Amino acid sequence: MESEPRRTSIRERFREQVRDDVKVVALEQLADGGAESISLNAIAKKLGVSGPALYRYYANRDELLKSLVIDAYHDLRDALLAAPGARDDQCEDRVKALARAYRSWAKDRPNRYELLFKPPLPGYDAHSAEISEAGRSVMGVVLGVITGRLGAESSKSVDEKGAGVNGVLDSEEVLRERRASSPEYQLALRVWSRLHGFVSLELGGAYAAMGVDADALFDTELAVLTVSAESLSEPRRP
Amino acid sequence: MESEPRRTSIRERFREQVRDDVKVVALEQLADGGAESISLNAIAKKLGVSGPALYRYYANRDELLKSLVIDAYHDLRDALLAAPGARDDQCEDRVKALARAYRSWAKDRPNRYELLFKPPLPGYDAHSAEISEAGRSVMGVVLGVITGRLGAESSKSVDEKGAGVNGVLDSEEVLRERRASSPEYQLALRVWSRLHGFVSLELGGAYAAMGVDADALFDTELAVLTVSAESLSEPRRP
DNA sequence: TTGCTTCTGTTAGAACTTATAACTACTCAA
DNA sequence: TTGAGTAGTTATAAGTTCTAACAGAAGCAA
Repeated sequence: MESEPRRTSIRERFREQVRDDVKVVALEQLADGGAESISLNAIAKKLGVSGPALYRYYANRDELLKSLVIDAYHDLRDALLAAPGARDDQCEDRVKALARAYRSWAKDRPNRYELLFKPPLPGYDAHSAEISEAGRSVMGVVLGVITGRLGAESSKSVDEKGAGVNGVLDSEEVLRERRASSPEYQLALRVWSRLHGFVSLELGGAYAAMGVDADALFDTELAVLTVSAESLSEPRRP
Repeated sequence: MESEPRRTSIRERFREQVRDDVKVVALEQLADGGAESISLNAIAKKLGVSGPALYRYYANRDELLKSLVIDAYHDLRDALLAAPGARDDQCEDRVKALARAYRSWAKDRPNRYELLFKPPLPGYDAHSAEISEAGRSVMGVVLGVITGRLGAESSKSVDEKGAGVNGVLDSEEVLRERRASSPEYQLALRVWSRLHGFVSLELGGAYAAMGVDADALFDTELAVLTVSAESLSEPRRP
């Protein structure tokens, strides 16, 4: 958090502190009650200040939510980066590691995960440049895992490496050089969409409601995920 | 809507009428503004009654939302049933038809689709028996399409056939006889989860934000969907 | 140190929301 | 015709977000 050489003024540091405090309480409310139950008023009360004080730190509720979404994206990205096996030699193993990490992250913080994909929430525009950027940084990691260009060193938070705003190392670079039309990019998107589909249904309780063993189902989907991934990235079969 | 032999009292029919009126206005609000902007107060105003009057018809806001969710599930189910090609001979064609119908339904009413999978919404329990039931009726159709047991006659709304509460014909029957552990069932779930993943990301604007051609991506995913579907339902390959 | 400026937090209040309570008036059925 | 149940009304409570106006402290510069 304090990688900067203390260039910030004492007031700015205080501001950041309070902004973080607000987010901490907001995450608590998010954890038990979902995004709807995040209330600036209640946060203020819990922080010991009264109501409108928080509007000095967040323009409105949506800005706070946006901030939470971006943080969550970055957190997810870091979790994927740190997945054991994300830098394996075998592509299949890398993808499996990614998938497991993705699912685990979501299951451990369901409300936070839902926050990410419930986007067109109240009024805040999901197409905010910052949110898109954060989303793309996750995509960068997915892409990096698939192409095996993650860079074996960094298995920790990207922020700690001081690698730019959301510099995802090689993968970010890949994002630029190979454009959206590249096969790897499309494959990454499809992997992501499948993972999201599975996890989303699981969190929504669909599997539970139908008496299905989600773990077993996930294993099956994992197998197909990697199979089709390989068959598509290296089209061997007729 | 009036398949019953007019056994209902005039008052009950009036009640149903008002409940429907409320839902109609609610759907309008849902269409422009999302689920958050559904307000009992505003609905009442638009209907010319004042505020608390609606509480005679819906216990609370969540009950209205629950009702909308169930309707949406049934609507989606009917759309899938009516998909041109859902009763084709080729399994691959059936699944493709299903997938296209699914995506179309969602894209035509994004907010309504999101309502379905935003489940753990405010306070209403997504695991309400009725909602689970409605969700399962969609699964029934997916399963029916995959197994080719839809019954060639009924391409129209299930309700119009008077086939029980959400009687999905053969597929509902299949749901009972072959349990959740059957390969077809798991395959149906995986197909559904992939469709949901794709559509969800698309509606969320992820593809647009990354400058990806969603149509092309969908076509690719469609191909893999059916390929892996076949390879799994009939494990031919070593 | 003095003084100015900027920032932070306060209270008051507007405009909403969901939801309940109490009361009136109507309709339906015996 | 009488009586029950229903439908609507207003008033009200307890929330929410967010603005406005103001008080006071903190930082900064001369």
